[in-house]
Amino acid sequence: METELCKVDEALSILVGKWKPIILLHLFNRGTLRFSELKRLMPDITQKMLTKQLRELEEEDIINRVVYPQVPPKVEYSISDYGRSLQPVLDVMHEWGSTHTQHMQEKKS
Amino acid sequence: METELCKVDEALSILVGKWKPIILLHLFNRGTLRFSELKRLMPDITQKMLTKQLRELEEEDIINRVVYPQVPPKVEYSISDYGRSLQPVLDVMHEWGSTHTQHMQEKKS
DNA sequence: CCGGATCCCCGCGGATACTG
DNA sequence: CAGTATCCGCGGGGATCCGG
Repeated sequence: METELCKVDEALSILVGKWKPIILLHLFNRGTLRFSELKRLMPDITQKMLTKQLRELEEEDIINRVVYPQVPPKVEYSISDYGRSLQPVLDVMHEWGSTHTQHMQEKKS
Repeated sequence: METELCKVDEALSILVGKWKPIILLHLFNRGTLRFSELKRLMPDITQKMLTKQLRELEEEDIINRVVYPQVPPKVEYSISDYGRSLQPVLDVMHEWGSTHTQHMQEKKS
């Protein structure tokens, strides 16, 4: 097996998920955010999905989840130190995606 | 809508597909390859899936597909000029994926 | 040699309602 | 406020067989 050297799939396994990139974008931009703040930033996501995507990112050590034991509940999310290593990856993908959008528009004309 | 500026999903839409990264890796490494050669390099993929993934990559202008009208058939695949713009993206993802593999191993210990 | 056509399974993601 | 619990549709991906 030589082709097991393709580690692109490892990166994909972290990033794939309908809302993960946008969640990471918000956390990178704004630092720490509460659950309800994230929800407000993404009106179309359901609570279930937001919870699920956050849990998966937490499981991979990409984000921190801090629960404040109080009433009403308060939970804050932020990019972990390890998660910050994803920054260049997201940057490159975002940049390529932008040019790709252009490429597709030119294709139509 | 400010968050429509997240173009990471555009890149993902091209790369997501169980066999796409590995297919691209082979084509980047070896240049032009026939269908049967790709199949041989990926013993576990079915013909149907190989065909499908290649068609999708072709649809996005990432790869070239050249058919030689002869018997027996001969079809060659290669990275398109536009597809080469993906190189840095794949590089960064591959690199991050490698360190991530390490990260997971340390986690177990 | 290079596919297309069919059938099937499974997990992602959405809708909705309920709780401490 | 920040989640569970349940139900369900859809599409990705595999197995298998057929065709030029």
